[in-house]
Amino acid sequence: MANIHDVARAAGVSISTVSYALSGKRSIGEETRKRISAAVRDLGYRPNAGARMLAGTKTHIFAVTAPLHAETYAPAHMAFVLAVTQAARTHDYDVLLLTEDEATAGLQRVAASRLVDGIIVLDVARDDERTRLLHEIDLPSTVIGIPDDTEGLVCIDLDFRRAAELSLERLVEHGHRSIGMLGHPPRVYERGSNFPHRFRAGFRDAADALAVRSAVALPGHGPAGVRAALNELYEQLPDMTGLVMNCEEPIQTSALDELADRGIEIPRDLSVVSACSSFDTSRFSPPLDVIPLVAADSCVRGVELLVEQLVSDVEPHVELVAPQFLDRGSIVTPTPTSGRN
Amino acid sequence: MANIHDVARAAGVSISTVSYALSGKRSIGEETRKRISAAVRDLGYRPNAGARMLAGTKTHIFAVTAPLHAETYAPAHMAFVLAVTQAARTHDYDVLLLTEDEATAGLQRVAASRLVDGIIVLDVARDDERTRLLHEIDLPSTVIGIPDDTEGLVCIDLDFRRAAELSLERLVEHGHRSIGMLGHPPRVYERGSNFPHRFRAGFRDAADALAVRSAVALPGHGPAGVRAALNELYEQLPDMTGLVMNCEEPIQTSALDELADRGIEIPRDLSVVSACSSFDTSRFSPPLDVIPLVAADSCVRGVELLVEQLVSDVEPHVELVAPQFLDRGSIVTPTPTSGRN
DNA sequence: CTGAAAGCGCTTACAG
DNA sequence: CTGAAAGCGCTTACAG
Repeated sequence: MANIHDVARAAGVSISTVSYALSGKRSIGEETRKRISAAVRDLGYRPNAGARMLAGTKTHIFAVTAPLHAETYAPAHMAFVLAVTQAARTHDYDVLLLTEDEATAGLQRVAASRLVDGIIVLDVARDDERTRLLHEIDLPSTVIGIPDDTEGLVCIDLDFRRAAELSLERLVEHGHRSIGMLGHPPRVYERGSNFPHRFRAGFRDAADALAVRSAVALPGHGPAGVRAALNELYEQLPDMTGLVMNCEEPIQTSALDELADRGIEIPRDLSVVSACSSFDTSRFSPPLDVIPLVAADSCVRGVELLVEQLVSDVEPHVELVAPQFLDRGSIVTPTPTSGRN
Repeated sequence: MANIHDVARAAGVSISTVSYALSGKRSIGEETRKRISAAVRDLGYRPNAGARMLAGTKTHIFAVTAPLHAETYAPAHMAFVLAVTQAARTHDYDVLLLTEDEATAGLQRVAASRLVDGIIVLDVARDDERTRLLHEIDLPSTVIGIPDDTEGLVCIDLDFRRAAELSLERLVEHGHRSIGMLGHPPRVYERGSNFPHRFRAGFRDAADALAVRSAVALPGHGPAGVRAALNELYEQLPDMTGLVMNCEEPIQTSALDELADRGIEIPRDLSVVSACSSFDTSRFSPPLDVIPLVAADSCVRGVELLVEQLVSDVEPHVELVAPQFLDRGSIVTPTPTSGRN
């Protein structure tokens, strides 16, 4: 494997010139630069990662701490891991994966051994021991998601509260006054995930502010659990004409099946919004209006915020990504016959 | 951050003694070892990762190349990434994640820069450019999954062919002579995933060898696609009394729903096996006999094979993990009324 | 059982 | 615009 001396020899320059030519940290003569490029290409030279870490100030590796536990919804989670990894690559960073079984120990290990330049925290809980550890660790970090206590942290996420509000606004604009919310299974709220709480709180607050009748139901396990939750909504809101779903794909699919079975037609009898969904709702039947949860949005910016911390001070703060509403025709103005269950 | 000199000074020894004490590569006096341990603990010392890579022969990092593309079934895939990461940690290895958009370029990059000591290939296709690249790269590697051409590779995976055979054997032992297989959607076979082909081929060969009537149907999209596939099976095998499902959870769930809708009771009217499933079939109604696909099995051994290559020559070979059959009561002896559709 | 020292392959002041 | 050299923090023969 060629090293920097081989390149320098082949190009007829010193190793420092090779190093500067590759890093671009000082200007190099046109002729010289060409010879170096040619030598690098011919020899297939890549700087040795260990030497680069040791001599330089950067390792060019970020740690991504992701629980990946059984409770997480895999497709959404994988999208975030993927988005972070791809975003990091655009900054010439590789990603080291730290899993739950080693969450805090792993962070301490990679920090103390200077293996990584920064940390991305994924799937943060409302009260998360990893965020506590970040204060003690001498490394920049970005949290994707908003824990309850954000002091001293750089956090970014979709604005779930605003997404709930936006969903309701759209329904209210069309004249809906009785609106239900189908949420995640109860255990999702219990285990302390941050975003379902934020969405639900946003829904309740917006319903109050908009003075609409509202109810929230959380589905139990399987299609039967979804059916029970829909029953609950129609019980509490016999005149329900609008439904906001903030839950994973299998539950939304079950809900649509169940509504169809009951002869409730969307949007004629019920206007529906799929909120903060990381999957494609355009292939549902019918296609649903959606506020998409785009992993890349938060992750690209999150990685950017991490890279910024490497070169300058970034004040701890929370950044919220504005939700976008995609109209697919699943909201209409309710008619006198709407809402019959 | 404390370095090895700080530890040596605190313990009153030379840095080489500290290094040897930590690596265990030569014996250290009882007294000395204690003083060094104490100093390490007091100072919170961790060897600098870059220095360790540069001076030593190992980086203590493995690359995991995982497509993570839209077509992969996320829950199963995530389980494998997690299992590899955890297995690597037991050997004091961290895992660097390489994604599809950079599959071969990433492998070349980490190999040439000596960032990693070895490579784990996940979700290998029958014809995969990554396996071709492995031959050119001067790094040990293990492939989880069996591509068509395994020459020069160390591969490990569940024995999908044997799993298909075992499923049929169980059904045949109970007296079934007309057995259908519900597979993955056609695009899964088309895109070249390795294991669905192996299972289907195993199913066909075993059906021939056991001289049972058999048919294979692949579901289209959604519940309607599953329904059509079941129709196809009952058309080709009007007397079908046994069903082997080798597909992901949503499809199996749909199939069970559809069978229930038709009044086909399991196992009374149809004996069912869920084969090579990475999800829990004990919560299905009814619970299904299953040959589980356990990510940890292949990954623990796969990482072990990679670690072995670091210290000695390992001949290229294919290792197959023997499938286990879990009986949950979804296979019974067919009665004269069984199989009525 | 332990130490002094070379060397891994870079980056980056320092110097011109 | 370019070069000579120190130094990053380890590991590992070499020596005793």
